[in-house]
Amino acid sequence: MDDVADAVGVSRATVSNAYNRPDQLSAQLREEVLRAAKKIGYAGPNPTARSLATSRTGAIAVLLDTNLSTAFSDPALSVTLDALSTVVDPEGHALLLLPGDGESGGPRAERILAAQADIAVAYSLADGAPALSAVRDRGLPLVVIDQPHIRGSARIGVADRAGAAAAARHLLELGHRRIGIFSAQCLSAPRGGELSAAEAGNSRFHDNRERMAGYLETLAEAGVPVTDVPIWEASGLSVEGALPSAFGLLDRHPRPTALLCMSDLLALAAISAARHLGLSVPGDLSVVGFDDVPPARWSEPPLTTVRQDLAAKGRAAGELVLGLLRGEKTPAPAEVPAELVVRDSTARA
Amino acid sequence: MDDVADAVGVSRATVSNAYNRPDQLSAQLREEVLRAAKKIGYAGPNPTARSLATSRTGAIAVLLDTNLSTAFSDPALSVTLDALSTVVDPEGHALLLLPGDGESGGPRAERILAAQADIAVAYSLADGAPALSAVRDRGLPLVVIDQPHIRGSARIGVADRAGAAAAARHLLELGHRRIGIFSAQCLSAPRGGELSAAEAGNSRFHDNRERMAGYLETLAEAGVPVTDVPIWEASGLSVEGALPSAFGLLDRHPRPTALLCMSDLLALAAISAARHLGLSVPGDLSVVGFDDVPPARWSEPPLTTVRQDLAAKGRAAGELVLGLLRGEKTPAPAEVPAELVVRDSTARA
DNA sequence: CAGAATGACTTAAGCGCTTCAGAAAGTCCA
DNA sequence: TGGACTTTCTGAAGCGCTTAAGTCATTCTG
Repeated sequence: MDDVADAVGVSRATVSNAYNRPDQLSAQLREEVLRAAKKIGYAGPNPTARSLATSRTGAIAVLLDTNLSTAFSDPALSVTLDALSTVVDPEGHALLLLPGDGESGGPRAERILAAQADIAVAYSLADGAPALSAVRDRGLPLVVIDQPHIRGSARIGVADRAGAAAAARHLLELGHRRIGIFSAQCLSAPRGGELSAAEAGNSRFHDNRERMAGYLETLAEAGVPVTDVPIWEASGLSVEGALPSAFGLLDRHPRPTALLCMSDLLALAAISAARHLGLSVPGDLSVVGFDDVPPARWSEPPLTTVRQDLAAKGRAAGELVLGLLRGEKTPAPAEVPAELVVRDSTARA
Repeated sequence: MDDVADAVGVSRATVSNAYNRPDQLSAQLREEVLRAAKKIGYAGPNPTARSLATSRTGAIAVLLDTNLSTAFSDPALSVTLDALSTVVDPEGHALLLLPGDGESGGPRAERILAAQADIAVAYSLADGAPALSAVRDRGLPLVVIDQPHIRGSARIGVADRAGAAAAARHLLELGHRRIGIFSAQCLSAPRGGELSAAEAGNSRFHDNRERMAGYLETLAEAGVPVTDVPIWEASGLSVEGALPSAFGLLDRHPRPTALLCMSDLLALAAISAARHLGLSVPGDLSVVGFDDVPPARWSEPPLTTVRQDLAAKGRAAGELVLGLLRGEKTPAPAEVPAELVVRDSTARA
């Protein structure tokens, strides 16, 4: 920048103004500065130095629970992050991805401490993930998505419990009584197998707990004893990882006539497993998903599921980010609704 | 940092060393410094200031062609980026996502100029995307994936042409002569419809061109006139966007008996369309994909496709990044192989 | 036509760290 | 016992920018 200034014969401040505050100098001088910069091969202010001076980095740290391919194999994340990115992009913010370390339920604390970002967005991290304390230690503003509310941070979530209850009610109304629950990864050390109700209720993931509670409460109210409800945990977040547990659920005697699945991915895996076993869906088995990701609509059969407006959730998170960055005070925790969408994967018992 | 130094009664340099070069001070003084920092509420060196002093940001800019949900709806990207991330993460590098602007075939140039990153990785951008010149202007090292080689930058690609040729040969050997090509988005202003061979050959995306050439060359050599081969472009990268064109391809008289699809996603869309039309795959229609993404194995029927080792590609890109960051000189362009995987979506004509 | 207002630049003080070249003190060995 | 090393810590010069405050002409006002 000094070189450009010298070349034009002005001060460094003027060159800076040419880039940042065009109203501070005459249009022609600005042109001259820009021309000299181009000639010299100066591509504009160094972003890091600018950040140091302005204490703005233009990046939003996105804290993930898993590695990237697992994270993005869930369309719910893609849609949410895309909506978030679309909101913040015009303001010049980019997303800095911090994948989980595979153990602590989030990225390592030191990654947070070293990340260049103005704010952190945590997406469905495990309760008490060290990454969250690191965010606080650094004094970074925080937006959490699908996690318990943390004092001092903004939160956007989903009506998980109500949605799950609606799914359970739907199956009950269709006359199902032998209902299995297909849970997402839930234990600290996921083993991918049958879970006790206690284990299932103590997942370290907030949305798991809520959905589980919604299912079990509703079933119990209808007189289906919780002890009669088999609960299996998937051993991984991908369809592949889920298949063994899906087979486990369907391999019981008596076999469940319906499955409550904590995500569409799990539901799709369940349908795939059923097909392999020669069971027809929904003839022999009804399946309900959760999320309503795009593939749910195109699956065979189209999936009955609990729809949450993922894009709205992402946009809301984006607005929260922008608000906090503007210095506005932390708004109250918010929730997007969840509603049952009945398609063709469920039928009368 | 000065406050911590004062509290302990040492110089700022010593505090810095406590964090960065523990061998430069006695273990007990280091402990004392760290304790004082904790007490004062100092979370460690400010990342931006550290970056300015070291001229290292710890971030890798990932340049994408589309928005995030489109980008990540392609498992090929997720797998590749995950592998890349897994390689660079232990070295403390995170990924900074720069989505495309929807027009120029990449992110806006100013985003590149303002991004805090040590290096850029471009993933299948359109030829001549302004983002690429911006990278050069800034003097950032560059690794390109699935793009034409750019002087001075590292490149990793796939044997697209050979893979496409193998796919075409497979169909020919099964006796197919009425073969359609289902192309990915290819025009600057994708309209999602039938393409002339000239249009198809001039895609602004390198891998499109290569795959198309591989298909057409092989068909021509076998005596199938290019003019007899219908080529349709998908209008978007998602399954939803692809369906209309899939119907278009299948709505012809005479109907193709086989489809060469430029990606597994397109192949899946084609199978879905065929099902809606009451056609059996592979009975009435053979379908070949490209990429061999995880869902290809679980589809109904499992997909015959061209496998590329996406994880290896991502890892290779990661190694290139690390090498360039270490200051090693740019290695020669490299390619991962592509090989046909025959599953159940193809059969004799 | 004096004094206020405006426009166009410059000065200089940071932003919060890293790191190299010492200085001071302690250790070793012939 | 004194010179050569080590070890441990400090001083100070940056890293490349932004921006509040200030200077100096010019242009308006009444």
